[in-house]
Amino acid sequence: MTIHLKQSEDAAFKSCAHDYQVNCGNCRLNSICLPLALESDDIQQLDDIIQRSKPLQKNQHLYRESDHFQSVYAVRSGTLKAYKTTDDGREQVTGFYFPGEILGMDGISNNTHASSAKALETAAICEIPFTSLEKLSALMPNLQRHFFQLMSHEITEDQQLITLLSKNSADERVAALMLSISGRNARRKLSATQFRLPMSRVDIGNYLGLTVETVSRVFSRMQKMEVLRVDNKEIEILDTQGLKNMANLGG
Amino acid sequence: MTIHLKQSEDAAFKSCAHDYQVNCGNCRLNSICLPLALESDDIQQLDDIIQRSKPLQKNQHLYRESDHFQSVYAVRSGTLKAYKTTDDGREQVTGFYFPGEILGMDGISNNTHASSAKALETAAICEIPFTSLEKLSALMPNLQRHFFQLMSHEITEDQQLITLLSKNSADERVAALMLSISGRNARRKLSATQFRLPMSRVDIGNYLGLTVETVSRVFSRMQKMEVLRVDNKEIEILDTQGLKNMANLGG
DNA sequence: TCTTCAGGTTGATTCACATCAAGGTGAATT
DNA sequence: AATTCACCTTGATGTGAATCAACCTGAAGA
Repeated sequence: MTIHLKQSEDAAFKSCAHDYQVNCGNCRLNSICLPLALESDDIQQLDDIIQRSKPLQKNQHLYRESDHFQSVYAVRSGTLKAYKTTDDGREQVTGFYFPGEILGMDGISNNTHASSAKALETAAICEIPFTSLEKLSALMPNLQRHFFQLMSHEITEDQQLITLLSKNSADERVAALMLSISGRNARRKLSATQFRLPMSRVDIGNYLGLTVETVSRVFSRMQKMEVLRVDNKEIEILDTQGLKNMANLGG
Repeated sequence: MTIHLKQSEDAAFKSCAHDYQVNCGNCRLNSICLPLALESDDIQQLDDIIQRSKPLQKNQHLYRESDHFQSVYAVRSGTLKAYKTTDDGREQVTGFYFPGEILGMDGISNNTHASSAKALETAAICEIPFTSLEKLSALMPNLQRHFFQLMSHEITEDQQLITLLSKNSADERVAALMLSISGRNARRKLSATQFRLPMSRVDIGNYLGLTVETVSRVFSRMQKMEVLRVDNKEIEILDTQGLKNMANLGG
């Protein structure tokens, strides 16, 4: 089972590497990543400013906190985590980024990245130089609108997380994360009920403000309740409604 | 003491009401609110799209969650809180907004406000219709850049709060909020060490993921440690360095 | 003046999660 | 096949903040 999914990931990655010069027009993520009502000419212009470099290996950084900000990034394959390092050296994971999602926008305000981003597994990335994006946005109202919306979306997501951290129990937090990942998979036409977690328990705990031990116990509990089947990083949602009830959010 | 500060607030407000047709060019907050390297002609254009309506009374809403999104808002005087209502009816305060700060940007992503905003005291507001802002942004690179930065700043602020909620103790959270308010006062050339909290203990607790009782106890503790003098909503910071140590952030 | 009520404080008790401690598992290395 | 190491799980115990409860304070209204 584990092996099966690994293979499919590798296959997906190979097709990307092979398609090294994919462009936005033919990228299968474009409906998620840049759902612009664009003329093909517009897409071409956008495509021209985007840089596709060689894939990031697991644990490689895309950028680090306090790096000079130059670009935002779209994930084409793989997963990344964004995190801040607190002054006493601890980490705070601020987000996970899946294919089709954009990261790096927190660097705009200071011309300095406010967080670090590293690959949780091999990842292909599209780099979008920000000054070019700004210029193009001024010419293409749809694009400008889209980026305002993307940033606004990041704000609402962060506010969701704030609420989660401040109001919800360990069970609810983990349930909410599983539902979030499930939903993001569905958006990419992957299974909403079966998937492999790209991140460790430590990262999950860190993101949700919990310790590893607590995360582990929650998974055990969910398994006992037959809401989830957990096999290491392999997750199967057995009872979506049960999970939603458990998350206690918008059910 | 309390009376003294109330008077100065009222005075500030009256000068606003009197200056009903203040414009961005002569607004004393413009260096904070819209620190654009603008030609006066640009300022005039921006000013033309901004609407100044009659002040909000205490507890009045500026907008509500799920209202149709049309504008973002700048605070000219007074304070507002933004909050979300969870499905089980509880509130999560997501931010406090002081004069010179912009709110409402979380509505852009869905054309629907993702939170509600209400006045914590009488407040004067500048309304900035978003479609006009978009059009103007396309023409004025500085303005476009500035709004990207504002939104990015909101993201980094939210991420700060996420870290605070997930990693810091009650003492640290309250200390961090006091320092934040102090800093925002300083930005407006007000005292960094003496101010009146516009929000209740309940709101503070709600924002910081704590109960009222805990907030109250933290204030008592800080007072005993002679870091703060607390007289109801009147705050005096007695030992800024002590407070910073207590916050345990960037000390 | 008395009452009411919202907002705040303080103390006693409880509880969810952290911490500490010990093992388990499986992939990579030798 | 044995060793190592990162990652995960489970159990026992401790603790910071929530909860429950009582009371205080001051403004608003009768």
